[in-house]
Amino acid sequence: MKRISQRDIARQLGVNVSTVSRALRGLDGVSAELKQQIEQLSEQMGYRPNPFAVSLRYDTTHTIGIVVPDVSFNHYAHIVKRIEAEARNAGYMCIITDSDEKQKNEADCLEWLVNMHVEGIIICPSQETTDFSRLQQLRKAHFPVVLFDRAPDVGISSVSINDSDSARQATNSLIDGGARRIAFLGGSNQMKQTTDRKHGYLVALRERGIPIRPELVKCHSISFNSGLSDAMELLSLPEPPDAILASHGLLVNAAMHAVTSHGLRIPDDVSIVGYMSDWVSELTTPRISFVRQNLREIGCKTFRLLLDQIRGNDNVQQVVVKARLELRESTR
Amino acid sequence: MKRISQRDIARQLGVNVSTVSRALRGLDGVSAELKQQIEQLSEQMGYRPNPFAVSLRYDTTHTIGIVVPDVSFNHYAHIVKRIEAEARNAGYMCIITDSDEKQKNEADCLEWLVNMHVEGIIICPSQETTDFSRLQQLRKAHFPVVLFDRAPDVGISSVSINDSDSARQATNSLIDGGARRIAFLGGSNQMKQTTDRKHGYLVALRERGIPIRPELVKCHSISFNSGLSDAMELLSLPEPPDAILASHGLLVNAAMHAVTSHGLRIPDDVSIVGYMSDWVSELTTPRISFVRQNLREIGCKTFRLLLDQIRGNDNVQQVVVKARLELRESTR
DNA sequence: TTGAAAGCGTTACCAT
DNA sequence: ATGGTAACGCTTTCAA
Repeated sequence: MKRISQRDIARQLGVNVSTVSRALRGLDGVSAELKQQIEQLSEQMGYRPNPFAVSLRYDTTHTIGIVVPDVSFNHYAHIVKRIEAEARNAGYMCIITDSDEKQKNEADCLEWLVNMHVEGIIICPSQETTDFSRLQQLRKAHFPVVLFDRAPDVGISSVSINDSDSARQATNSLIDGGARRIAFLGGSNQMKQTTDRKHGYLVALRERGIPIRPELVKCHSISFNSGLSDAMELLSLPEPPDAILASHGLLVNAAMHAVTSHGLRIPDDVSIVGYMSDWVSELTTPRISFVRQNLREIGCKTFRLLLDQIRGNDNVQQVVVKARLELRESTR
Repeated sequence: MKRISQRDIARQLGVNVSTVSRALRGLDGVSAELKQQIEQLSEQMGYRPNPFAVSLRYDTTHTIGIVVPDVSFNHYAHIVKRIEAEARNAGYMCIITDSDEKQKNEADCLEWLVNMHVEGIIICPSQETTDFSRLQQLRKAHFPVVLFDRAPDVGISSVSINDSDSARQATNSLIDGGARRIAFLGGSNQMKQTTDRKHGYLVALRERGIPIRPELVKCHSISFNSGLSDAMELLSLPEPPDAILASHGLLVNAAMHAVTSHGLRIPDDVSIVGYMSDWVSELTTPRISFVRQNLREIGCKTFRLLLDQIRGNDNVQQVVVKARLELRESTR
């Protein structure tokens, strides 16, 4: 797998590498005739510029790094796909890494990407992450970083949805359907996303004069098993909930599973609404009412924000993509 | 974002770069004292080796490329996640690209990866792809390439499942459940995966003495819409099928949708079985009987095969990961 | 119009 | 034990 370099072409033609370099990039200072010869031979020999040599020369890699908590989770897979498409369109390559929701992995990914001299990093922090100092340090050194999906207030540009408001809408719709004992199933309280969504939930309860019951709020970890045990506990309470708001796709699945395995019906006994992918909602019976997030838009805006920073705009911007409730059959 | 090089360290300490280089890599030829000084200063200044310089020097990048038809599709997302984990474990970085099931995109991805000097490529061809000459050409030049999931016979190592046999099992189970007019819903006939699965289906019918009805076989394209219109046509036949075998997750979804929108029940009127993710099957009502594929194993073995090639083993190996039918409630 | 040489950051080899 | 230098592939600047 011998690679052809400009030198090979130059040798073949008995000219200097610098001449070849100029010819191949269409700079002037090369006779039309020689230029043509060089182009033809380059084509014929299958010359490809060595991007590492170019990067070394310019200290520019045309590569960005992405860190997600779980590429195999739909939500992220769709966003990543969109980012990748946008990036490619802008001439950037993506290096995608997966933290598996672990803070330590995330730190490793981050260092790896920085070492790889990516020109910027797009990251959705793991659910364990509480320390953002490395990201802040990078930003301080004008290294481009954009957060998405989970966006704590750490002075870094981000793209997220209207977490609080969408949760408020969802809760209101449960109340409208007659629910009075509404449970909230969320991830860790360290995550601003969790507290924001919970905030919206609490606001709705307060606005509608529904008493807040601490035992109906379960915020532990984002995983099917954790969600399942929490949901099981909820349904085993002396006064079980008549509705559940779940703040993550896995928790929605867990809630459904718990409800049906308790022999209860959705929505007759327990309504369910949650944050999940549209097409997954389409598959369930009954279809779950959900907060629809525009993943294309999130991916697109996230990349745009990063590109902006790469091009020198250092302003911190918090972009909010509006998500809205879509009612299906899992609520009354 | 000034990057620290060995030269900076050398200057600071009044020594030569080559000494710094040796010290940092723990080679001998450096006094313990100086070594210690260099390490400390390097740490303090935040030195990171420039991978592009290293790559340029060695023509080795410790990077592999992955091309998938659709990262946002579960099946691929899970395999990619596994490949990424294996690769990281072996010190390799992944560049993941998405062909969006388009042959042209795929060719672009491929060239991009080759230009990036990845050390090997893992690829699942798009459903449009019929021309494998570029891959064969790369292999002839001893460039490592491994196919997965869709593995045509083109003399390139691959990892796939027992397509024909699993389809045979699935068909047999439908017959066991009393189905006699079994439809096959597949992707394009250009894909060996399609023809293999169809072959298994036909074998089962023949073995059990069930007449083969050409009008019950629909092999067009892998997409929800195409599957939906095919399934609709099937159900509108004078003698509609009493069972459907779908060869892709999207086609399973399409089949379900078509059946319910025809006011028919699963499995009472039409049984459904297909190739899909376990957890998606878990969500549907009734849960769809499916061919379980071990995605972790597929990812893992695929990377191993590539690593083998990178290390110089040029033998063509066709690895088959056994998939087996799991019965749920969508079949009788 | 073309050539020669320096430089990007690193490593390897040969001197000292 | 340490220094000097060439080389990887490419671009740029200056000289011819």
